[in-house]
Amino acid sequence: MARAATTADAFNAVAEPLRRDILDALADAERSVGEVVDLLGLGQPQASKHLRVLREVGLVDVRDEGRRRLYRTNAHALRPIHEWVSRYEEQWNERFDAVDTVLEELKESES
Amino acid sequence: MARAATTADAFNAVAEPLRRDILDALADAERSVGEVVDLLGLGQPQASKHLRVLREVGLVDVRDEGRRRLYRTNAHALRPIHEWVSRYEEQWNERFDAVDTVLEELKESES
DNA sequence: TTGACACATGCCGATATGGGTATATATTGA
DNA sequence: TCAATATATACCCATATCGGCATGTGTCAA
Repeated sequence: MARAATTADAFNAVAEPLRRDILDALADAERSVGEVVDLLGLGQPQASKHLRVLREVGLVDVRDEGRRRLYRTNAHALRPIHEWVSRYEEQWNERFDAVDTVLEELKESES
Repeated sequence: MARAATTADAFNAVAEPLRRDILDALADAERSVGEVVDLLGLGQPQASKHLRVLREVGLVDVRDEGRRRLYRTNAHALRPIHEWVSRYEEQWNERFDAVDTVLEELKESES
């Protein structure tokens, strides 16, 4: 059998560091491909391809403006990730970190 | 140049659906490899390999008990993901969803 | 219409991936 | 010591991935 498709969902799209950088760059403002290229120092096809993946997963929206194409992050598509990860959140919260701290201090005072 | 290493961080480890399932299975209780195999219906080597990836990224802790090996989810390693995703959280919150709703209704009433 | 720009795609090479089968390694019990 | 059990590894296959180069496609301006 073969490898599982990996560019199919938000989890995979976001697994690539460059794509996270791109999302960060498009989070606050609409930008053209060229701007992304300059901003992150990528090759133009490289940028286009990553943007394609992000688009297919719904992580970015596109808008045509003349011969430029303006991309913008669509955070909604990150929700599934947030929801999945949040289920584990209580395991590292302040409450629990506080316990950790106490344990650390105990360990300290023992030595 | 080559493909980027993908089993190197939590983002990538978690990109594989089966590994999320494994983490979910190990979140509430320590389990042996065999139990994971039975629980998720995996091949034994398959399970061992995914557990290896999770271990290398720190997403699971291991403990030897006789000839069995007990794994358990370590949610702390999910923190980087949570932190990154959370920066986008406000963009899908109720407040904003409310705005979306209004816009939707406007669009509706136009047609 | 033609040329310049902005972007998307096709193709290739090197490599990493996930699954399967077979085998090594370690621990327990007889 | 030897068989059985529990995991981990090695190896192979089919395929997906990322990056780079070359080229297609669409848009503007003269």
